[in-house]
Amino acid sequence: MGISGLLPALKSIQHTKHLSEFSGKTIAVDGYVWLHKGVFTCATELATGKPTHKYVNYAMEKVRLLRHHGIEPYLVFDGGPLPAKKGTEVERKRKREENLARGNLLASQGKHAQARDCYLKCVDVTPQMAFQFIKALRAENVQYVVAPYEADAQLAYLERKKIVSAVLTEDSDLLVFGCQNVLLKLDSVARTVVSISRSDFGAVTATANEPNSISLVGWSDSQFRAMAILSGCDYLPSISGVGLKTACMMLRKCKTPAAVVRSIALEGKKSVPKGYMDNFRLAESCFLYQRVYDPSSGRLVHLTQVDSEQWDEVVDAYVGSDIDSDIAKKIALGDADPVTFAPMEDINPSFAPRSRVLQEIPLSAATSSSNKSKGKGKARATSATGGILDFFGPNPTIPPRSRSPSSPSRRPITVRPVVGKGSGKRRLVDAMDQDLLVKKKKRQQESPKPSTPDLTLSKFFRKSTSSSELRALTKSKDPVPGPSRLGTDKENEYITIQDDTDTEDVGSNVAQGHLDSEMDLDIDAEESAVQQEDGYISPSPSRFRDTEELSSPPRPGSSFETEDLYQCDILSSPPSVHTDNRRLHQVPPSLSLRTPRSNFSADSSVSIGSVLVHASPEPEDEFAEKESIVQLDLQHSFGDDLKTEIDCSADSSSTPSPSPLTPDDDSSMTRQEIAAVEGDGDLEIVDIEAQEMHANDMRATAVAVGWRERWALNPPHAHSGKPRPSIDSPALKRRETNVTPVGRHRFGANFQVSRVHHPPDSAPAKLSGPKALKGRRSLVFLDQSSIRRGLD
DNA sequence: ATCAATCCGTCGT
DNA sequence: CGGATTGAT
Repeated sequence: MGISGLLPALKSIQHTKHLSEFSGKTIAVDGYVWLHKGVFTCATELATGKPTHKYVNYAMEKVRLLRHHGIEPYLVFDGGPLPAKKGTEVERKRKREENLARGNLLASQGKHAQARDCYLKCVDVTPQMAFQFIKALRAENVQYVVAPYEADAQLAYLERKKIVSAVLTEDSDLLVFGCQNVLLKLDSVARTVVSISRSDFGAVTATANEPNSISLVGWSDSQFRAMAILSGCDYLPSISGVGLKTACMMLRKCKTPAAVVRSIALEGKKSVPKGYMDNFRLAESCFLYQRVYDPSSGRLVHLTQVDSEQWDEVVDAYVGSDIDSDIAKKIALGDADPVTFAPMEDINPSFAPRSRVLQEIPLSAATSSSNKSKGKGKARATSATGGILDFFGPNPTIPPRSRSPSSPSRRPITVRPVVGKGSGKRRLVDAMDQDLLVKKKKRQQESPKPSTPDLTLSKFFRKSTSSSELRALTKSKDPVPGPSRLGTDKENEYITIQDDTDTEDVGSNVAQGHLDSEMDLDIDAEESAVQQEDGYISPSPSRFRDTEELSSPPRPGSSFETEDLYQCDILSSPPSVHTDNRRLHQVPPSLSLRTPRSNFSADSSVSIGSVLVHASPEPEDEFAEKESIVQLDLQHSFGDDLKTEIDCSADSSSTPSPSPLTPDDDSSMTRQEIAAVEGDGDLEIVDIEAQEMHANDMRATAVAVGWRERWALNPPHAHSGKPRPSIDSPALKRRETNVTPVGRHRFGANFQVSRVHHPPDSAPAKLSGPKALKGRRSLVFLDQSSIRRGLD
């Protein structure tokens, strides 16, 4: 939910800015946002288990859009569940399953349109899907990191460390995390974002007529944060009846949150949950000290330095427990599941975005031209460059020698290509695209079966394909495969299409050169004139420029050596590199090469087609089997993993006694925590609805305790002596990730299309508390293969 | 007037 | 997720 009402309240300091204004800057992006939206492009495929990577394409388009405008994106993904977020996913999950079932029913009736609507409501983003995105990011040398816990905290950290200069997200929480520059609402057509700067807070004043208006003049970060928490945040529901406005006003009066709460309690009109202030402090700790991944040291650190005082184990666990550096790195790279710590599963091995490394070679010539253009960038470009250098500067860990590629390559970005999109350029681009399209079609006619693996081998010189070109190609192919061939064809086509363009290299390069010069002209000439018409041009052309040198670097040799071109990982990260770690945030090396994941790649290389087979559901008894399995899962989850969640979500109303939920073992920890949480010395509130208070209290306690038990006291990696495989209850976690508080789960490729009815909701129903916070993700599909495995 | 709960769109054609 | 709307207090 973020902080509801905050964004409207900050309307007066929201400025719409053109992307070009951020040229030369590195901007951290909440990857979840794009993935989630991208899911809308292929909800049906996802829901029916058809392999797809359209959502990746969508997200990559955004990446290229930013790069087109000289912005270097730095993608950040959500990691594991934070105890503080007691998302009762149960309710949501139930709805998803419902929608899935309905969708399947409608689909079986031929009502595909309606079915899709249902599918839309039941799809969610999983870490495995994020990994697909990551594969593409690697291929294009885009920086990224998977947060150990919440992306929001990680985003804030990157900005705090000056690794990025702004954060692009959709969540108002970032401001509470202390971000200085938050960007919202990326408009791909207008090429604008809405910017909110912390420095403008002082300009937020209460105006009489505005519906939501608050005054932030003279407020410190701490006060602002207090207001946000009091008004209700993801970590702590607000005192009922208290919203942003009252929180703001009371805080202005009382100065400190404790005083506010005391005041509210004394007033007696609103009921203050027992232990609210303690929970308040925990929530505050999450905003201040949540653990994040530090790319330079390869370890987890606190968002801000903790002060030794007032720091105890409760808080420590609440803000996310520490994770062994080795695992933390793997998680950060996307090679380990942030929830289970198990090696990341590649749910779509056939999707192997090509590395740009290959392309760069031919581009070397182009580099010079781009450099030239850079020169043209002039003063502005210079400053931009400074920004970039800034970015790279602070990172000491970057081995000077290793991938010089990225930094130098990025420099060209400073050209500020973007702005100008003179008609000339546009025409040129269009012409090029058309040309390519024509050729492509021709080629297709010549060789209608591009999907054969052989073709994919010929990708060497493929010039980067413009997105528009890609689109065109995609379109052209659409007619080809019917529903019968499903995803695989597309997957293959993705690859082959690019290959098809290979022959275009020369032409493309040439065109590129023209483009560059055109761009320069545009830049010089009409910077302001621009905007929209260009909006329809694919950003990719510029991307060439941006990425070309970019990628050019490393060891071309190695990439060519690799015989298996399908393995993008190999391509994107030269095997010879063992210097990876430091470079994490730069060009994530793929550990995958040596990790278990290689299995998958092997598969893919064997045959792309086989993947399809893989995906196809087995007809037989899957039905019965599945149902029983589902039940099994739920039982397990609720009985086990869900325990913590149950506790939290739980019943603010029902269970008055704490015991049932909290792990029975009264570890000293448990006691401690309970005591800590319950000890609300400062507010001696009247005995208001003791029940409710108790319930809330219980919930919070349970969260802390349960979480601590699972993640802090017995962190999965604790068992790392051995293979860090799946923790305690491997099977369970593997397939039922929705068990986790945040609701991560495994994405299943095999979803049977026939009707499915959701599992008995006996347990779940009870669990869902009335005040369930909306979790972010939940399990939607059942992965038959996983389930099967689990049974085994 | 303020807050809380609900529904809706997000893509792309 | 934010946003808009409606309903309850």
